[in-house]
Amino acid sequence: MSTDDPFSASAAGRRSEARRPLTLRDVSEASGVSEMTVSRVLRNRGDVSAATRERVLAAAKQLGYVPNKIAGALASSRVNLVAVIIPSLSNLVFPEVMNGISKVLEDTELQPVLGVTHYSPEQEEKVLYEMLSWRPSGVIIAGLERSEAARAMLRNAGIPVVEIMDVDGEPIDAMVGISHRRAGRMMAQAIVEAGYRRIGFLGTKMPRDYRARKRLEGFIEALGAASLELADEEYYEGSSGFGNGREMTMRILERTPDLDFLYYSNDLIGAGGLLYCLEQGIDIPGQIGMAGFNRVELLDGLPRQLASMDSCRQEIGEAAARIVAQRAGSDTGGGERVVLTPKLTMGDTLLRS
Amino acid sequence: MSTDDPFSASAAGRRSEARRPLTLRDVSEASGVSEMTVSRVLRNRGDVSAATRERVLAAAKQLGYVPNKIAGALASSRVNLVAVIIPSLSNLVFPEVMNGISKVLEDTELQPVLGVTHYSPEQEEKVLYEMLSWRPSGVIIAGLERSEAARAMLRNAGIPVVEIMDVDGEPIDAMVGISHRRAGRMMAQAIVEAGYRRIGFLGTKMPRDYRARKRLEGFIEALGAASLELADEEYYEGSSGFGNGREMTMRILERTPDLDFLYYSNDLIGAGGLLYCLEQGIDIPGQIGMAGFNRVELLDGLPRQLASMDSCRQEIGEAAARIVAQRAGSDTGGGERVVLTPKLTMGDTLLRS
DNA sequence: TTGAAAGCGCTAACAA
DNA sequence: TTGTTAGCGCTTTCAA
Repeated sequence: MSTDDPFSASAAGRRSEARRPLTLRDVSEASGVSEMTVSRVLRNRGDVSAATRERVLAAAKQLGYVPNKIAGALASSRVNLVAVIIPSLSNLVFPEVMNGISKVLEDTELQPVLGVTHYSPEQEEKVLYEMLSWRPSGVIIAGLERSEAARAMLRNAGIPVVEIMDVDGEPIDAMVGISHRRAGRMMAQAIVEAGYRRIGFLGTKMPRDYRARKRLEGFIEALGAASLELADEEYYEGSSGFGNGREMTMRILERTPDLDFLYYSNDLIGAGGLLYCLEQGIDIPGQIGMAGFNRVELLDGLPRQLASMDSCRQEIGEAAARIVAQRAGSDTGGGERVVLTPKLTMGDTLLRS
Repeated sequence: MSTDDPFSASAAGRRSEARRPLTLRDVSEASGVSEMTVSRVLRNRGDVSAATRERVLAAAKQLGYVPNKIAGALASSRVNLVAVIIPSLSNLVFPEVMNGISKVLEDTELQPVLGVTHYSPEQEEKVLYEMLSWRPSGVIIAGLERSEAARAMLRNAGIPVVEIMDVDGEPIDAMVGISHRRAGRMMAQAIVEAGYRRIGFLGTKMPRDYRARKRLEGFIEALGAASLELADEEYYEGSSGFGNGREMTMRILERTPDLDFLYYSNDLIGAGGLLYCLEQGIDIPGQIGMAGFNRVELLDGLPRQLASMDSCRQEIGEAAARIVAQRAGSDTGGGERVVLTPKLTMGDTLLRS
């Protein structure tokens, strides 16, 4: 309490005028041990006597030394970073993928580093270039659709590349995900089996959301197999939320009042639609059935549980991270394919056949 | 179409057996220009004749060269990375902060790199150490509470450090956020003014969520000023969602049926509670008033708009990024303080006085 | 406008 | 168990 700065006496040192970051040399001098030995201690490598180890550790802590990984990486040509490239953080889906990745990588030396593309191919190229220039140990990247330049960069990087979320297409290297086309088909089949016939689709206007498009394609295909087609469609521009779901639903039902099923491209707009229909006194799922996609857990607790389909987000993240971790270790493998199967949840908004 | 690999003729090169990553030297040899000049072209530095510039660019593209930032950073001791350290991605709040940061940094050379602590001080120390060892140009980190070791690292790093979200405490360097204590007080005052007297609090059991705690402290303080105290409290462990909100609300109302206001620590559990109460036929906001926190936009479209308080997430991200960008450029400044004012939204669940 | 030399801070490889 | 030497791929600085 008598010092001018209560922190100045902390173990991490009294270098408030700290300018030049500390180097191994500083620790070496402070401990009277060679730089090399200091390096060994700090990396737990090789045999170092307990005594010197103590001395070095004490000196490093006392000075507040933080190693310079830039120099370390250059010297060893090893970088413990894994580039994770996703289209958006707002989508709820991607944070969960990220959690799966983190969970697996926590048990390894590897560290995920995040890049966001905002669904733009140009941004994707830029982010990729930026991240690859740090020579990461692997890349986990959402989707299979990308520019030829991006493909070339990934192919030339000489590191494991795992494309995630989607398996409808040809990967550059490894691939982990679900078939969105199949997910669309499965949902359509369940709806048709339940007896619905006048089916409307509601989605957000995102030309670059290939996975949503594939689901819709699969959906339409399976309807076709039952000699049905979409009775109406409604699209919204902007972010997904209850408000949009509500408005889209209002519009589509005004335009086509005899719809008996509403298929939403995600649970959030589906939930908005559900709330709207319930308010209107519509019998759900008797008069109109509804379904979304993603199986968003935070929505459990709506007046009715929305029918949906699990997109295996966390598992996808975990599997992708495992592939990278595995290969970073052994330097063998390549071209892994993990195809997960989405689970249909009927909830309370889809009649049972 | 006659080649064995449709991609092999792409501009980015035919090095399918790529092992050793390309270096400046490779580009130098391919273009017949010194490494130094190649470096200058690739960085748009110094005077280079249009002719050589062309040649170099063509060679680099043709080979698919991606610069090695590790070497570049070591040589120039400049790193265009900004470490962003947050407790969680699942919280909805942090992706928005991140968006604010990205938006501002997109106009600069700087790149955000994300680290997640899961509300654990140990994890925070680890992530911080890891990120600082890459010598970033700045750190943006959530909250003001951290271990002495973490503080020391940040103080010694010699780079701009912006602590965000909260301003109730002493920052290490710069600080951007709102006063959660004040936010709690403001909400309590609005509730008391509206005439509610039997007030219950519902929150998630997160001892490390200091901001939620400060809001509650401010809330209780302002109730005290009106000679009131909390009539009941209910806590839930786990993730925030409608389901938890619903169950907590059921429990607290069973235990204390005469409550006339429910204050939730966030909008998600608040929304669950709102749906529950409406189903029970409770008059909202006549019999019971309700409020949450964060002003989550995706919830606009609930049967009633939940009273809430904006936490200025995007603005916080933007302001923090501006501070880092500014200082990375000019090397002056320090100790900036930006205190934002949360806006109260009465919505439909808080009577107007 | 271009090139040559030195060195950023660390680690691999070898020597003592 | 510890130390020495060389060099990772770039950029800075200086010379041509």
